[in-house]
Amino acid sequence: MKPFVVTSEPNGHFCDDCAVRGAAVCSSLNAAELREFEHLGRRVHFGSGETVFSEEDITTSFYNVLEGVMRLYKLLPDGRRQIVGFALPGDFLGMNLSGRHNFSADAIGEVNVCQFPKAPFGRFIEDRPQLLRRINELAIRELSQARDHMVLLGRRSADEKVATFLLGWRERLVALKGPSDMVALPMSRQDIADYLGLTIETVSRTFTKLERLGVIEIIHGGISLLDPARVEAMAAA
Amino acid sequence: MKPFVVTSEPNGHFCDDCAVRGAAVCSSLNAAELREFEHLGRRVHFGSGETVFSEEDITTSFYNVLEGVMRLYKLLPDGRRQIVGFALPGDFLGMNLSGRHNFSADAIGEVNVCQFPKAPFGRFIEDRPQLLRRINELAIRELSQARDHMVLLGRRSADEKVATFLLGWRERLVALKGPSDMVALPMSRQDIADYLGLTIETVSRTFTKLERLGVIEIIHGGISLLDPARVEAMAAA
DNA sequence: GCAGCCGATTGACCCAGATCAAATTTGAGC
DNA sequence: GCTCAAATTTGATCTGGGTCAATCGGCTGC
Repeated sequence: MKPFVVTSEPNGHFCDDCAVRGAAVCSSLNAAELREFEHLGRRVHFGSGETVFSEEDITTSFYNVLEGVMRLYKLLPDGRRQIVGFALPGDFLGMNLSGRHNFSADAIGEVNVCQFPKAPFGRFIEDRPQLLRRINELAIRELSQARDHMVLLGRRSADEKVATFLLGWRERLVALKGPSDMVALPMSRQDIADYLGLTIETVSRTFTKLERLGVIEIIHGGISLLDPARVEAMAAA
Repeated sequence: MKPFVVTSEPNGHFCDDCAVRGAAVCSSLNAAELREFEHLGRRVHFGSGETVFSEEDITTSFYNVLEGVMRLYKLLPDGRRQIVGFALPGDFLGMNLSGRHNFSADAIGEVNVCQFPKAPFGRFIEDRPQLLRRINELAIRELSQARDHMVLLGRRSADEKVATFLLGWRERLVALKGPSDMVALPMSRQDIADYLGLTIETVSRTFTKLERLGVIEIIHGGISLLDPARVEAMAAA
């Protein structure tokens, strides 16, 4: 785990060409504030599989995902893993009350983040209620998603879980990259299983089943949604 | 569902004798602000089983639980239910982005809440970053609990779920009412099952099993923790 | 006190999804 | 292209917890 700063100008004006400027926490800042804000953070790169932070680590930074996908997860002492979410560009990570991260995060594929040391970030927020409000919005949105996911984990069948996952993931990609029936799945089957509270075998079998039904096609690095309506029907059931 | 205002003086100085003043959102307000704040809300009572708000209802109010217990849940179209949490005194309900509640809430036993109409509350927050910060803290705390619960729902066995629930619930009661090995369980077995992603039969069998092992005693309206350490061992396993 | 009801418990059986065990495919390094 | 390792798929079997079906027990109202 040896992250390195990407930009050649450590504190340069990199917000200008930041793809997530309009969507992330930054969207609450005006041009002058953004200029000041960018001096707080630095762009950092993580290679595939690298850990950005671990559960129980003291929180020293907040992170704004710029590019790539991260898995956010918790481990039980015996190694069982539950993925509590996937982070995509625009997601903001690191908020907590205890002073420690309450989940681990690692890169799925190449990831770039904007990293803000905790203390200066906290001071910056202090007199900018707009930014605090924005962060609160993000927390509330995540809370709502977390509750939806509890319903999935506690009350849905394997078929419903997989169908719901495919639709939800597609929706996030659509919001990010525009409409498409090709759904890229950068995470492994094990990641999907640990997200849905299933085993890798069940996920694999369910994918195969969906393919045999003709509603998806399994392609390299993802799936193609052949019959979104049927998948929606399976998810709702 | 016919809630009625409890206090005889609709906008009286009821914060003075409010049991949760120090713990709830209100803890972020000074005396003068509290005086102003109490004019925004009114104490409302709900009888056992009454619904405080429903999923998909337009949010018209925020709620601060004063007394009693509420179940917070989501329903699938076919009636399956997932309880996403239990609200206790000091909990703050109603935050959302969509303008609609994203879960339903009803009273388990008699409940008193402090109800704040959305618009004036929003205006009050506007120039009180302290209150916003407090609400943000509560949201982040809930988010952390939600993630813990995802781990439970997705990766723990029935025994672990029940043991974890008993310990977690006891901890909340202890924080509220002081230490005791008597754990009051005002919610039904069905509520517990829907919280843990189990059936009522499995919950019942697990309780009986714990009792036969001598680690708990099932008493009327709750359980007595005879051997907390063994229960903790079961929860961790 | 007792009839009726509702929640909780208990028992018998079943099945969705886990586990165990091979293939098979994919990909990275040479 | 070839080799090896890792990821995925597929098959066979098992089981934790669900489902179905009686009781049981404790209130409520008469």
